[in-house]
Amino acid sequence: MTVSKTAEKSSEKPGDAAKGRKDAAEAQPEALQLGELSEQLGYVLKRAQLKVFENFLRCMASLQLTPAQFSVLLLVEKNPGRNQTEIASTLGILRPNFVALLDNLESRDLCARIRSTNDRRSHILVLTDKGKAVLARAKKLVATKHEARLNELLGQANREALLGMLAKIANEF
Amino acid sequence: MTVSKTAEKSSEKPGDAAKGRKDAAEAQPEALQLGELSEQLGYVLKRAQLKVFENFLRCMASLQLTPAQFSVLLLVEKNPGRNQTEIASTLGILRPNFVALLDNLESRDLCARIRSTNDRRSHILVLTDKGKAVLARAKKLVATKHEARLNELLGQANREALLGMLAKIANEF
DNA sequence: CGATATTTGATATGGTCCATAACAATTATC
DNA sequence: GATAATTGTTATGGACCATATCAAATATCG
Repeated sequence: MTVSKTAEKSSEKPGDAAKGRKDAAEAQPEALQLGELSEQLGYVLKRAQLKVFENFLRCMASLQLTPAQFSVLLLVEKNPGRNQTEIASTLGILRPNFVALLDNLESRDLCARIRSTNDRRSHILVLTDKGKAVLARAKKLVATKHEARLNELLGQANREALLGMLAKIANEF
Repeated sequence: MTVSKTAEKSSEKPGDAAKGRKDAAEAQPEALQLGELSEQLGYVLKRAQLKVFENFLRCMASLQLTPAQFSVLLLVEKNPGRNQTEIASTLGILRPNFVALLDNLESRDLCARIRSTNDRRSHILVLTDKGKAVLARAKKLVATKHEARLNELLGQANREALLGMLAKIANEF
């Protein structure tokens, strides 16, 4: 539902913050009414998702990992010995689009493609030592900076309830 | 976090559904372990968002309205007399990208740009009669087919709690 | 066995959405 | 009245998503 990632660069310059205010009984043109929009699940869901991704990227800035890259590393670690098709399809990534993603991770020596001896068509995916180390650091960053922020905002119980409902939507809707 | 919109076209042809099963104590290669991925808010959030948008589009197929277009119509209806910049920025749409979106709605006679007499640079946005009628029908479809499905899945109370938490994330994260 | 179909990774390509720079017309500022 | 700022717009590039197609390898079946 709309909702871009742009920062709202306020046109207020630091010096003259009082310029926008009106003198007396004038119409104040600011602040549109969202109305029913704020009750639309899709709208709120998308805005929340953008904020979460944005924060994720900030937390991962030092490691230069996108959400997609992080999810690939996590899945390869948990499922060693799987090929590209299996990893990609589990994440909902189409095989053609997975190639460039892997090229990137492999060029940074975070994971490797290994020709399978059973089926010489497929590439078995594994994390390199550096990949494992980076993933470990990434997990710590996510836990301490990203998810911790959510617990602080929602509380542990609410955060788990939120996750459960979202999973239900993702799986049963 | 990854997660495309593709259908999981199961490679099982209707006739031979038993082909994937193993005979006895062989390794069953199906079903990867999601592991910590299912605890990552960003991952679940994105998957849920895609499902919700997908369902929204199905519900709106007869009216040919995307989530973004619907949100514009809603906002213009609630805030008549605003210009493009105001409507776009409230929705998080950048002005350049808003032009084509409006061109589309205007070409379908759902909304209209009117040169403001106060400031002849800006275009005041209003819904046409057809636009109001279409929006009314869209609201009904969303309420009866889209949001109703969610209430059925989560229950009224949970759905409201979900919306509240998402709004909190969207605004305070 | 051998012809045909299927699978895997890959390339090419097009679409959509998002973001920035730049421009003409108009208005605000000083 | 000169300069700066704003509005809508165009052009353009990037990121992501989706489909068709291909060569190599494998599976299937006559």
